[in-house]
Amino acid sequence: MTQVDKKILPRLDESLLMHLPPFSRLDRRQVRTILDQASVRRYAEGTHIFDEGDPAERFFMLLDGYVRVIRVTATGEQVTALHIPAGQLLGIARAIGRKTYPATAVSATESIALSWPVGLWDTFIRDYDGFATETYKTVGHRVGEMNTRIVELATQQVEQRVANALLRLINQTGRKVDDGIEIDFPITRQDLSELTATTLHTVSRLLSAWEKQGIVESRRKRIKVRDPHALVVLSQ
Amino acid sequence: MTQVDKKILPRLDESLLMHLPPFSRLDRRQVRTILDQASVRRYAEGTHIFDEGDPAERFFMLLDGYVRVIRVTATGEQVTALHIPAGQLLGIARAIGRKTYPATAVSATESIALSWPVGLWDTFIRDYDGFATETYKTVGHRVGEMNTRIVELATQQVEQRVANALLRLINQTGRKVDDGIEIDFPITRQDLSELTATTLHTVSRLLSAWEKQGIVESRRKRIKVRDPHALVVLSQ
DNA sequence: TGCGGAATTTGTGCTGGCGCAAGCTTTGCG
DNA sequence: CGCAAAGCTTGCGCCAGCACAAATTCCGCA
Repeated sequence: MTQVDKKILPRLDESLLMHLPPFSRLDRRQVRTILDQASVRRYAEGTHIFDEGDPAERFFMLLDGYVRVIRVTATGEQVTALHIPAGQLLGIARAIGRKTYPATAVSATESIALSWPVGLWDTFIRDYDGFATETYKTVGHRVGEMNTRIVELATQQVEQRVANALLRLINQTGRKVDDGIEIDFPITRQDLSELTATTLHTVSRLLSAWEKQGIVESRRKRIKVRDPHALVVLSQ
Repeated sequence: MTQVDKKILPRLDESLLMHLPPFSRLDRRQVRTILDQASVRRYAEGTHIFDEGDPAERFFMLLDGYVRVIRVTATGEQVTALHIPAGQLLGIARAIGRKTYPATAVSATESIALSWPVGLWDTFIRDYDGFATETYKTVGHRVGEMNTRIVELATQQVEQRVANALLRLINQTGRKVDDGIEIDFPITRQDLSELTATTLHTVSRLLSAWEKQGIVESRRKRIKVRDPHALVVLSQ
């Protein structure tokens, strides 16, 4: 993040988008047009930005915050598919030829996102150089992540999965602090268990054990990794 | 499948492609051009068509047979990601902005595929009406499948997963026979276990039990489902 | 037609991690 | 400032499914 004032006002500046990959090859005038067509919205923590199965009427660019993408099973269990940090596109069902959203997006922190009606999608793809390429890269990256999750779920023990999940979280959304790296948004044991297909009890036990070994440090909804290398070893 | 002679000769006919979704909106002349640029190849059962990590130099259209998409872990275990039936595109790393193949493709039966150098990809997308749309639909469909697999792995018992896997296989690649639906390619207990993240032993036990109940019938490398509804019940 | 390897079946014991339950801590809010 | 709700920890018992092992059947091939 460059130095953008945290208080984002309805008056949008071009610099908001110009440094983000999907828009970085565009000139100021093009970005202006894009911004003029956008809606901005602030989402309180825990807000459903869209739900699985809803008609995909808009697509989004997350400007600030973190979003959790989840699926809910017939029996009500939740499975977290992935976390999306600020600066990424979101709700791009259209990019994969879908008319409805394939999963639910919930803000993990207070978040701010731009959005456009899906009707503009084809225009963006056609008229804006680099938008298509960057979008498909994002899709590819997420496909890769999903693939990795499948392999992990299929072959690894719970302890390794939790270690891997933590490592991925600090890589993607970690914030360097004095004596370690902290996950940059509130995350509960329950959340971690939904991410690793286990129970909050098991996650709690693992974190307690790791805390005793000095590998992590955690408070309510906050996890700090003090020794990432030890986690790498645990994750094999 | 329409009536296409099983013995496919190097002389390619336009009708091979004209009825397949990615090419169905094209005229005869366009399909001719596409065919003239294609290579055909026959793959014996078990052939690696491409491997994970290889530079994505070509993309493929599977004309006959079935292909298994697998990933191999650091410790040598295999996980099957999905099965691709004839008539679908394959190795379309480029569609998701990747320079290398994200997984390994192995022919599950003797197979025949056309392929083109990846340099033609952009041409296809730009010049051929419907190609882009259909391709992204395919990607979307596969993303949906992967999502489903993640949710299944995360929340279901082994028995339910195996039941679901069988149901999916007969839906996608089933062949109606006199007293049931048979999976149209050779599949071992080991294969099924790699698809459901369990061991071949457990799969064997489950199939034996189901056979006693008259739900399935199986011989070596062949599985026939006699009572799909019973499987649906088992899979919840 | 008989051999050898691959695929499959089946038995037995063990254990990782879940279900259940109870109690503790932190935080937000009236 | 105190209470309720949300989040977290911990103990205990149990069982689904794995590991290990061994026998059996199937199939291609010489």
